[in-house]
Amino acid sequence: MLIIKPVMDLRHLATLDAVAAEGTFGRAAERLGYTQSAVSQQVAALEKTVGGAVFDRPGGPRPVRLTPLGEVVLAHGRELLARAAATEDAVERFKAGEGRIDIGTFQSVTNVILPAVVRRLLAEHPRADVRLSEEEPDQPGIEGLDLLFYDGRLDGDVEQVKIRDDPYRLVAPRGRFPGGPVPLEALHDAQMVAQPPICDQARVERLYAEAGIVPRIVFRTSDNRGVLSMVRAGLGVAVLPELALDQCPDDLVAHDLDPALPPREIYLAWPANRTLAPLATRFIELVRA
Amino acid sequence: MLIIKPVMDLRHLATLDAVAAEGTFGRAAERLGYTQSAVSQQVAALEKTVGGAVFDRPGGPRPVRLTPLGEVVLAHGRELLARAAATEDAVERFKAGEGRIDIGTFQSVTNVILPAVVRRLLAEHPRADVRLSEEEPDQPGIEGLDLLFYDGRLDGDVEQVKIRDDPYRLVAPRGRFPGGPVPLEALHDAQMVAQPPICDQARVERLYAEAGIVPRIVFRTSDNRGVLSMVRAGLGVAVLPELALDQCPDDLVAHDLDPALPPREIYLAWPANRTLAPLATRFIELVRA
DNA sequence: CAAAAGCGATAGATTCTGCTCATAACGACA
DNA sequence: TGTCGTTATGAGCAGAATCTATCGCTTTTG
Repeated sequence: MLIIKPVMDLRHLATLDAVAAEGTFGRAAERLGYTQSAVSQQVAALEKTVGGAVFDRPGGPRPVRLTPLGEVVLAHGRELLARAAATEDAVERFKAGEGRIDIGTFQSVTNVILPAVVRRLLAEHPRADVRLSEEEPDQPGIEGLDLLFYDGRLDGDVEQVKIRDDPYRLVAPRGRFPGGPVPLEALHDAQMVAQPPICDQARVERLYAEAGIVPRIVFRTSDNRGVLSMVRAGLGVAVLPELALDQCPDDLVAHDLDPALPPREIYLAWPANRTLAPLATRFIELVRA
Repeated sequence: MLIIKPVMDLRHLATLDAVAAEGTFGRAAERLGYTQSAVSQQVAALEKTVGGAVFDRPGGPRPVRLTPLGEVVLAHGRELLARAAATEDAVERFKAGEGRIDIGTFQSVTNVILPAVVRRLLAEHPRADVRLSEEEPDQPGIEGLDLLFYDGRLDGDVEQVKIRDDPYRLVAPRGRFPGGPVPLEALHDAQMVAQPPICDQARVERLYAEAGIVPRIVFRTSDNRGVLSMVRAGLGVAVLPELALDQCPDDLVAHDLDPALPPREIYLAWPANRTLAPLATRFIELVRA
């Protein structure tokens, strides 16, 4: 694309429209809040840019009439004006909260935190287009997203706030660990079901190692309900953050650990140094509240 | 439609587009033939009209980036710019002769004069849309027409030029009037076929009356070929303008009258005090040539 | 036939806009 | 900490846009 030079002035076209509708420069001026002189000059300017008269001026008290050229210009001009109005409308609606917002998330957040937040956001902005994506690649990219939930801090050009601490609990079949908190050492050599060693699970396993605990992880799945089902089936016990216990069956019990593991930290992140869409700003406010 | 106030400036949108494409104000300025300062001010002005930033300026040597609002504005802005370009294009094409031209005409002109003229006009302006209408209401109106052929002067706010004189001739079966010109008195009490008494036919019949000639008109049709067919069939003779004899069968002969009738005058008329479309102007030139 | 009314065009004065030039401010990077 | 590559800003100026007032034209009216 090279040099573009739009000499058309939308105000001239609006004046053209008004004059065509009113019939005289004076009445058009009144409608537009101008002087007759201004309208006359605007029309003259427009005629200069299109290179020909757009009105015939019969003189006397008779109304002006569009020339054929004027009709061509007016027809296109109306299109332009409508399009310009649509643009301003779109801007207004955007600022009022209409528009799309892409949010990266993961299971626990989707099931526990998001429902209330999204419901309130949609109540405020019924025309908002909220899109969740739960793909959790190894590289948690914020590219293409407005907001990203993540269990842990993110590096790079992001701003982030901690949403909440999510304490880890030991999930086991009812009766397996009667009484209070379960000592952490009980996990040593225990058969366990767990999530894949990415994200915060990796940190947890590092903590095990530092404490000299070596569990026997017999099954991994990234699906929280799958983990619980395996525990229920007796494959082993599991250490899951509390938010993942949303749909914990009755025959499983969540125990505190002693000492407790440092909780998983859930952050909400967004690209730094970038203006956020109004929807994103509001979403952050809602999440923090 | 009430007050419209298009504050959008197309040049600002073009600048927005250029900056978005180039990445920096300076390069955009170079492309547009402005100064970096001018681009900065234009962007600032645009941001004022839309009520928010359209670019994030990271500072340093990194390129600016569109904000979500900027993307909204740019998307609509491109539409506007394309539409504006289309408008200018349409104006150019109109002035180059593209467009529609409505011409009122009648049989003789359609068959004899128009073919050559229209052919030449279309040769010059291949995309022209020439439309003929042959309706000949009692009130020959020029409303809705760019040009009107008429046999006689028109009253009202029209300009007109005489295209040609069209002499009247007596058409009769071969052998009916041997020798030279036929005396006008021969029409007295003669069986005749004629056009309906409108337009110039009315004038002709007034001339008969003034000369004391009372023909017996036994058949009228507005179709010239119909008139000739009737003459050929022996219903009578006919007095027709020469242009109407375009498709005169061989077994009919056209005779001069003595004294000759004042010829029919064919005019080309168009609305006075109105700017004509370029096509109409050219058409008039072609007809006069 | 002259006066009045309605209309657009134009001139002059004034205010605003938009540009350029020069320079400041700022972040990144060495 | 300077230098580079940006954008932002201030001053000055030229031109554009507007207003007021008036002119000239055409039709209508008396």
